[in-house]
Amino acid sequence: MGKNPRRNIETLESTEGISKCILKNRLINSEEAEEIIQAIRIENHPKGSILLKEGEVAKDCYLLMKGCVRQYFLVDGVEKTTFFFVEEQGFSSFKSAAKGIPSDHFLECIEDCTLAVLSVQKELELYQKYPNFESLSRSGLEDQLGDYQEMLAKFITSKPEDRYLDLLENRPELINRIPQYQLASYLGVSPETLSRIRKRIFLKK
Amino acid sequence: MGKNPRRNIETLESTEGISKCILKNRLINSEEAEEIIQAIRIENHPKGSILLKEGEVAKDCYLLMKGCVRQYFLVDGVEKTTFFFVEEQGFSSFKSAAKGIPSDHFLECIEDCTLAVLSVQKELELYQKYPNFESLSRSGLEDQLGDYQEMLAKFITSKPEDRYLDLLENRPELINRIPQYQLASYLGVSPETLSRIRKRIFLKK
DNA sequence: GACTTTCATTGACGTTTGTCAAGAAAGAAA
DNA sequence: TTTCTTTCTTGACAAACGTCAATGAAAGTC
Repeated sequence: MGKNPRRNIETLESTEGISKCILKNRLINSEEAEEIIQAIRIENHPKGSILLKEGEVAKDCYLLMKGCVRQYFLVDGVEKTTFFFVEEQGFSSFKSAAKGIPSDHFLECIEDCTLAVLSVQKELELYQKYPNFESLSRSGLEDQLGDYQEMLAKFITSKPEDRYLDLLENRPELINRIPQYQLASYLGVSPETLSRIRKRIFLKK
Repeated sequence: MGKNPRRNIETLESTEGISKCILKNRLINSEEAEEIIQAIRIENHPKGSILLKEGEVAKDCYLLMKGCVRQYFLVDGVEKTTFFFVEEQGFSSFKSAAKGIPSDHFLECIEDCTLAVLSVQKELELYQKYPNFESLSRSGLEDQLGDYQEMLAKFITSKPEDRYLDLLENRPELINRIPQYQLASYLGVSPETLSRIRKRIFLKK
């Protein structure tokens, strides 16, 4: 737990990946993409390392290229998982990064991760220089906001068992990748309850 | 229910309000603000009117100047409230508006409302013309995303009673403005349970 | 004022969940 | 393999929640 990240020596393949990802969007031409890629650093973090601690100010935003990152809160000494980021997802601790305030949560790599990292400062510079890049970002933010609206709505309107079934249907890969006690926390129930929910579902079939 | 919106004849005061709101941000100069305000229409909607129905494609984004708007889903014939927007909040059904897909929820004015309305199409034009306006929007989206991250996290990590206490502390105005059965739905419990939670809290004091 | 409608409260009862504790299963390390 | 650690499962019991039904209170309508 909490080992230091090792810088990747062979970043070529990764850089190619992110280049493709950025160029997919037609707003960005190859010249602009070039400078954006220059600003991005590729980092490899082993399983168990912490990207951001509670109390720290977030300085970077991430694009996850390989692995899985968990967002969690520490409430009365208990870890409460609130999100899992997986491949091709971009994320940042917006509240902390945008306002420069300490983060209220942790970001942990729960698998060996390869991340494209862009500093918030550099990001703002690129926005100034390339309005198209800001358009790309705004559009992405709108998508993410739509996702969050949907997730919050689902969480409010459904029961734990429904949420697990929803997970089975919409993000089945998570169920095999992630320890059950973390999934339970993410569903808002205790590990024991998730175990019983799984049993109930199994018996119904 | 569902009456047509009446156009406000006296929009002067409202327009002044939104002008101030936009100019507060230093990125926008008065010339830019002028054109943005031109594109905005002020609408008055009486209590009970529906801004957006399930199945419709959202074409507008809103800035709420007076009143309260409720977002809800219809699940098995039951209304499930997922959000309340109040004064000075900007909002849109992002998923529907950004992707042009039918909305999965309703937006209802639960009080007489005054709204600044901007069409998504016009919004995109203004972004093209004024990168600063897009910056303003991106920044606002980041704030909102931060809020949603926080709300989702709170919902996952807390119990209904905690959520009600949280509401009492952070949004006390909602409790007096909003019917209890809608609040209950928003907290993810039945009206009966909210009634009992209130009783429990009252007895503890 | 009398009536209707809507909303909030309360009781009863079955279901679900949290917690504590014990044991089984699966992985990791020696 | 054996040992150790972590994770998952199961049981028991109390607390919380959902549902159904009845009662009260408040607001709107005629």
